[in-house]
Amino acid sequence: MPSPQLLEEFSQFFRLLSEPARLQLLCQLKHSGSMDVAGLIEATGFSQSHISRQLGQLQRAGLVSCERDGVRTIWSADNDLVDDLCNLVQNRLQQRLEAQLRQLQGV
Amino acid sequence: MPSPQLLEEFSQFFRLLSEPARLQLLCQLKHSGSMDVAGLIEATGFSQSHISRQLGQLQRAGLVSCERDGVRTIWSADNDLVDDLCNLVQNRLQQRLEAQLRQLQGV
DNA sequence: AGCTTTTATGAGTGTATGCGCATACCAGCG
DNA sequence: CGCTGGTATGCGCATACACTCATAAAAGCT
Repeated sequence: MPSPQLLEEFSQFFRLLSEPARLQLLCQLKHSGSMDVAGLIEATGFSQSHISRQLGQLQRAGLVSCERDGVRTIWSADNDLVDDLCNLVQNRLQQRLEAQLRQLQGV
Repeated sequence: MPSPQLLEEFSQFFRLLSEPARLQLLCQLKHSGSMDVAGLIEATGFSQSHISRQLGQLQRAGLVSCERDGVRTIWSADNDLVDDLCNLVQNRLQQRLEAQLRQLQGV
């Protein structure tokens, strides 16, 4: 059994990924390599302040990092953890749907 | 890039794990194999209604299942996905702390 | 120094949801 | 049938947080 503190850490981490906006920003950065905020606004349609806040949270968790290019800030995704997590979840979702399908088809 | 629908599915799934109470119930069931609600109340200190609701959510997601034993309901965790996810996250947390430690030690 | 552009943040609002209380439902037993 | 014990659910409260608007801070340009 994980300790209560560890459970709290886990849930805080999962909470970061529980928001579609944050997940979308992460995937966009992963997909495009690195982007500035204007690009993220263009790609997602979110407001500037919203993006800034979400990126701040992801940065504090070590999922994204930024480098300044003059007045611009270039953001990039930091590691493959989120990809791995999403792949595991996707496999699970797929298995579940296949199982439901088999059941519907009567074995 | 995952589709918006898939992102929504992912975030919904992560949201399930973003609540310490649910994560604790999952880990408890994983640890103990299977338990009835009385045991979960005893182990977690949560109210009966709260536990019932959280188990309902986990069941709809296919993470736990139940079998009735007369009036009692025996719950058990359904698969290893959550364990795998937690292990990945734990490794990441550990790496981050080690990196911070090295930085603090200068080199 | 101002002016412009880009990003971060304080304040406020609305919505979602965790959580408990009370209660309804449901299965077994007298 | 009523009674008892176990589980689900309607209701309400409190809180957390996503999201926006307005504004501040920072960096470059003239």
